[in-house]
Formats: sequence, C-alpha cells, structure tokens
Amino acid sequence: MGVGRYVESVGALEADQARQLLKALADPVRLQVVQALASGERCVCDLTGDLDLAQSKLSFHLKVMREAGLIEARVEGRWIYYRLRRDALDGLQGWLGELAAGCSEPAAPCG
Amino acid sequence: MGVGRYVESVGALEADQARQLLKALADPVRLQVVQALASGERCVCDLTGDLDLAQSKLSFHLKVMREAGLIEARVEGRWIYYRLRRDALDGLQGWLGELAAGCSEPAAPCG
DNA sequence: ACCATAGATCAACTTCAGTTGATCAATCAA
DNA sequence: TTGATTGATCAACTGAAGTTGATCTATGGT
Repeated sequence: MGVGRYVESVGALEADQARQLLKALADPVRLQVVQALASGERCVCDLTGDLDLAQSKLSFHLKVMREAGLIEARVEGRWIYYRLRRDALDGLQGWLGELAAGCSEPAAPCG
Repeated sequence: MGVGRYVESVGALEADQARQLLKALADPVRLQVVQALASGERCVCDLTGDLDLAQSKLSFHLKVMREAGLIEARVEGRWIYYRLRRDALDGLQGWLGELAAGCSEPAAPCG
C-alpha cells in the first residue's frame, strides 16, 4: 500500500534502506549527478558531457545509485534516461523527520 | 539570522554541507549511534555499553559526526553527553525537499 | 552486412575510511 | 596525592570503495 518499495503512506524508511540511500548521496561525483537530475530526467550522454566525467566512471556511479534505489532508468532506443526517484527522496525526508522528532529529550544524568 | 550555522530560515543546505551530513549518516555504526540519539541526549559511557562498541571505535565515530555537524557535545564533569543537532536534520530535510521539487521534469529527447 | 555510437562491465590499481590496541589527559573520590 | 574512571588520540593494519583503460553488447543508420 505504498507508492514504491519505500514509502508507507507518508513517512519512514527502514534504517538499512535509508543507509543505502544516504551512502548513494554521500559521494562528490554522485552528488553532482544528483544535482543535475534535480531539474529533471537526463540522458546519460548529456550527463557525461555536462559533468565532464569519464564514461565508465559515470556508469559506475549510476549503478550504485540505481542499486540503492535513488534513481531509475528508462531505456529509449539507443539512449538511457535517468531520473531521481521521488519515493526515495520522500522516504528519506520522512526518516529524517522521525529522527528529529525526539532528539531534544534531555539525558538522564549518568553518574 | 539562522538557528545554527546551517539553516537559512527554513530550507537549504549547501551541497557540500549536505554531503558531510549524508556521509556522517551513511555508516552502520554511526547509524546505530544516531538511532540511539534519536530518543534524546545520551552519555558516551551509556552508548558504549548499550551498543556494545569498543571505546575507541565509538569515539572515532562520534568525532566524525561532530565534525560533520550532525551531533554536538555537552561536557558535564567527567561525562560527555551527545545529542543530534536539529538544525542539521532540518537542513538536510530542506535540501532533500529541493531535490524532490523539480525531479519529475521529463527529459528533452536526446537524438 | 557493416560501421558508429551509447552505455555496461571487467580487471588491475590506488586511495581512503574504519578497526584495533595502546597510550594520554582530565576529572573525581578516597 | 594516589588511584580509578571517562573519553580522546595515535600508529599500524585492513579492507572496501572509487578510478582507469580496455573490452563487450546492443541499437540504429547506411
């Protein structure tokens, strides 16, 4: 009953799914790609050119992001278009929200 | 005019700050710690025990998270209490929101 | 059928992040 | 002051993740 394999109604990812996504985002090259995809779907050949990345390098990082569930691909003839998965981004947002919810509780004194 | 060194009114982190935070979150040990801190501030000695981590290991990861701006420490006598930084979590949420905002635009056909 | 192009994959190398055990510094209690 | 405890730091080691260049597959044009 979710939009994808991540989202339960509105919040919450399991910790491990969240970690995969976080890891997929936490790399300078991948972050470049993500920012390029933030304005919409892009073809791999465009990305290679715009970001000035070696082809195998880009391909490697796209795979990492795909396997993490952060992006998805659409094949059209000879070209492949990638885009960010909204459900992943939304799920991560929800997960962060849960973290933030209770984090301001004071500690029980330790001594 | 922000709550911390991260947040401008309600959204947006710079990409590099976001990346530091993402990296700080994207590790299994650190994620354990973060989840422990999600219910509030904790003393290091409690964390060591509850999470069954070697002391130097925990200390290493706390440092990584502290330097990323994900957590902050409060010294009280012999003990040190750590807690999650809300501004960091909120900032990251805002950053994700911006990513999600435009990501569904279709691509211009490539051929 | 042939060639060019898009993109994935592979193997060898390199680099950097995390682990471990030891030592060091600071605080508190006796 | 002495000794115990909390937690940071350091040096040596290990392994996983990223890079590079080459090769492989698939599609489309001629």
